[in-house]
Amino acid sequence: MECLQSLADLQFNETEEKELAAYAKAIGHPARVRLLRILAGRVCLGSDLVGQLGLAQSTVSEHLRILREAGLVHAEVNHPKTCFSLRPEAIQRVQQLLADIGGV
Amino acid sequence: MECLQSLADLQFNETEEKELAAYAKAIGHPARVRLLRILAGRVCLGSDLVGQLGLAQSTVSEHLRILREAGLVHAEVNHPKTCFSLRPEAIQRVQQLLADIGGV
DNA sequence: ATCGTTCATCGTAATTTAACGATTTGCATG
DNA sequence: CATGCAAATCGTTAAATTACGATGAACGAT
Repeated sequence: MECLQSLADLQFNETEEKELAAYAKAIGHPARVRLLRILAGRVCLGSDLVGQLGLAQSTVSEHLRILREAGLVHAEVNHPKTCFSLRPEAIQRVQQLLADIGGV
Repeated sequence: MECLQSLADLQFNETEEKELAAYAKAIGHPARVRLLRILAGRVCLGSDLVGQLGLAQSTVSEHLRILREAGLVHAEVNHPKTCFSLRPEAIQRVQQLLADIGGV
């Protein structure tokens, strides 16, 4: 039974591979998915987010940091509050990278 | 400055949150993204995949296990070889879950 | 100048992940 | 029945992740 096609034409885009992996890694935790979903509807929440997650403030802050560093979320400081918002372009970029694999 | 919208109407779908998180976690490693991209074009490779990744056979096997358990990849055993293939439905499912957040 | 609020950071412990070499499994064939 | 091959599993180590409480920093208001 023949399984293999030629691998000769294979070429990698390591940058994009890392890009998608980094996005996916950031999304890959239920608490962070919930944060993204909350921020999907309403722009700019303070840390009422803490209340919504049932996790310690420091833990939520850490999750938000990860999302921010991945570029999925934007933070705008208005002391002493900070408004977080989704960056839909980032989500769309992930979708595009997925489309290159096998999506629609 | 007003930042907060009402959180009253917020309701979570924990199942979907975990589902997306699990998919994303599986995708969230450069080696696994590369595996998915290889399998995107050509169906059913043995572990020539090992050669393409520059990682030990056991390591690649582990990455493939993670992708399989996440439902992103299908494995068909033909002793002593195993043919791996992408499950595009899974990728599309991820895209759909992302669309619910902020994608297109 | 102090206080209070909000968020970030630190220090730490427990768990998980990643990677490897070595070993095992399962079948097909000599 | 013994060999061989591809893939999975095992055992281990190092590193990263998650979570928490405690502490720190920044600024507005009292």
